[in-house]
Amino acid sequence: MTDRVRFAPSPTGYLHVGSARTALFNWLHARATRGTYVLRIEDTDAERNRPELTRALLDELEWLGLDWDEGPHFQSERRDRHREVVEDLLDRGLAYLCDADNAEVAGTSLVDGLAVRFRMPDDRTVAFDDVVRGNVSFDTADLEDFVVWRSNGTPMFLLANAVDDADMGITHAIRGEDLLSGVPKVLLLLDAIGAPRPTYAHLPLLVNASRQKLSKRRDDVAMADFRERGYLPEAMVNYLALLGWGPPDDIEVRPLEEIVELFRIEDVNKAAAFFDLRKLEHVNASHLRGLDKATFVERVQPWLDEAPWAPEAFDAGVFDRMVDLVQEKLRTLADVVRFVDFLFLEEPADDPESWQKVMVDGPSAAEVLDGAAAALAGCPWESEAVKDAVAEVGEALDLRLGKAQAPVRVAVTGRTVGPPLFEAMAECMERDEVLRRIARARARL
RNA sequence: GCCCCCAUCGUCCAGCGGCCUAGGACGCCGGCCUUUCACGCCGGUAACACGGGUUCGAAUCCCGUUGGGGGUGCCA
Repeated sequence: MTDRVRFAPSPTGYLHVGSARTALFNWLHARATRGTYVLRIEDTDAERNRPELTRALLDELEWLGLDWDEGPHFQSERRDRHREVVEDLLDRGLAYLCDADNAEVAGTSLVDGLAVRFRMPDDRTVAFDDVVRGNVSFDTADLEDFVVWRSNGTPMFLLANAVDDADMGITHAIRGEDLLSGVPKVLLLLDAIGAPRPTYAHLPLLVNASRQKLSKRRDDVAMADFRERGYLPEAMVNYLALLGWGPPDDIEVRPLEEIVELFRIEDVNKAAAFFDLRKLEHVNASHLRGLDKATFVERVQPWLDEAPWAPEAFDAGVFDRMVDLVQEKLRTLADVVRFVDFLFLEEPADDPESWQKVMVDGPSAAEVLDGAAAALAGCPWESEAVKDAVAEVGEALDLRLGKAQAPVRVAVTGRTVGPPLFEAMAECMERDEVLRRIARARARL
């Protein structure tokens, strides 16, 4: 029999990066073992049983490329089966009715308005072998009776989860460590209904800088936000795979298909992992550079469409001439705008830091601009000539080209950072416009 | 409080009793290249939490301590 795993998110309206990591590891295990990856929506809580919340979840999973083989199954549609199990538990005295004050109420079948609690057996040790954590054991003396059926007639998570895993033939439950302490209750439930226990694998938690579980309130956790900020799905998934797992050959940046070949759930480590945005950026930049030109242009298009310049000001031909120079420097797709905006904006804004660094604190800004204005007015409008012109101005002032081009760059583009300057000016801009910007900057010194 | 889990560079991962004077990556620092730079190349910085065992030998096994985290809902 092949392995059957499942990702069973609660529809909260967005995909949490921690959940995405769980989904990814389940998906990887299924693909690596040629097993089956089942998607199940745990919407037993009435508030979460709304189609749009699930839709948002599925959108992000699809974006990441984590396709499922079966489902999505909806827990809310399995109410009758859950009820049947609870009735059986009640009938066999393994669970009991209880009122709002948690007081036991006599009876062996469901009653409207009353909840049902599972009766915790006395002094038993419940142990299991977790694929990543090894042997874990709990004493039932430390556990309380727990609710399996709400007074409003809906099943509780633990019950639905246990029953569904059993009914769906789930062989491996791969999920976050935050669910570890719930295992003994699920195991007892499974034993009670005579179902086999799945193998558990509890993944280390993803934590923030203060080493606490990533939370919606204080951390950036919505996958959609990363997408909007210009992260590539292949980079996202690559980085996530590196949290709690590492390739045996130490090659970290690589396509998912390769990770599938190398992934083994038993290699996952136990310690919590810090979600490091810096490293994510590095992985993203690497994948970005690896894109072929056509794909890169396609990916970056949405950001160009939303850019601050007037739509008619955009010149695809100009952009095309700059693409290669820009692609290798971006860390996120969103960065593209800052790299080329000066080409399409009437009056690119001056970046205050750049202005301070070069025009105020830097050497001979006024002289450079005056010299450049004169030299560029007469030289051939071609990148080599433009470069030579600026280089000469620098030499006269005893400045290396790197220093000499800085004021010109800030005057023309508004920033110290950007694509190669002389190519951009000569190949993408009119001489008059360049001169106008230099004059404008000179006047503001 | 009680229960459970965890503990190698700042961070992520490697190491599963000798190959470790602990390796790779991100970051950081320095240099090179150079038309800035978020590319590339070279070099550097930096860790086995602590204390006991076990063993000829421990980052690796055991126990304890300390530290951290998770759980403890008629949420999932």
